[in-house]
Amino acid sequence: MPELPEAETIRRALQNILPGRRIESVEVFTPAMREPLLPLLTAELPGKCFTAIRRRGRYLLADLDDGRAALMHFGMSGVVRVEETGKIPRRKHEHLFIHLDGGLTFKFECTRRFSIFKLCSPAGDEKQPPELAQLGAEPLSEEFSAELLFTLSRNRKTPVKTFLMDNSVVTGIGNIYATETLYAAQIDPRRPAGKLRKAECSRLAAEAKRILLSAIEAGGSSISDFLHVDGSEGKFAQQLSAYGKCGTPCPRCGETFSSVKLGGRSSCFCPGCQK
DNA sequence: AGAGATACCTGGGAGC
DNA sequence: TGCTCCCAGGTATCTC
Repeated sequence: MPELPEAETIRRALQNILPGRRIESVEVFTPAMREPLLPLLTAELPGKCFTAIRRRGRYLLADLDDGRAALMHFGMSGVVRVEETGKIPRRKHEHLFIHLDGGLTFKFECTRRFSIFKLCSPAGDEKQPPELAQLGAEPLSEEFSAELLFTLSRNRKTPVKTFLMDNSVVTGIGNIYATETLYAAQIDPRRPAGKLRKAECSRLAAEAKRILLSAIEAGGSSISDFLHVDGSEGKFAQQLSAYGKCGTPCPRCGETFSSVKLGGRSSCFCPGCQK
């Protein structure tokens, strides 16, 4: 499922394909998405050229040569494909086709319809799309640091896992990477964020960066398949240490992983070595 | 204002 | 086998 590393993987793949390509036509199959896929797309996109693909958190921005950009979010089941036009019939949950010059079609799929695809204001305009304006630090940037975590967490009673998943603090860390980061940093996900010590914030920031980077590396392995069938299967799933391991023994201390619900999301952790 | 709950959506799995 | 129920996920929006 598309987390930040998958979004980055998709960005890199699209960056190799889309810039310089002209949009010939657009087909919208499912107008009623989380945000409607407006007829605007079919009216406005043809004739435009993609110039660059940027990422902010889990959002991708595909810049167009008229100054606007297509904003994409993959929700939890979004998949993007670029395939030869007309070669493969539309799959059940493909909601949008963008036909490009050179005989390629960009296809946007989302089983659970949590994804977003829409036109937004000019690239580089200070008036960012509202979705991006409130996002917190980019986890792989220098801004995301022990100091930032320590400062923003003071007086917060919310569990540290919920705090890490708060998009206004740091963007792009979902349930999987919050779970893995807390396990690697040996911190109990239930701890109030405000009680974290500086050294613990330091471990959190460092482990989050390390895990995201190695996931991007693993997700990169699916880039080669990107043009063919399905780019959604990165290899990072095989490297997960804690996520989904409830009931199995902890490889670090032997205690059994247990599960707790935090912020409405189930959370797996080791009560033996996460303190 | 902060924190928790809920709605959105679909497919897969469990239980009967 | 077929039905119902629950769960997964990110984000916006609500209620307390």
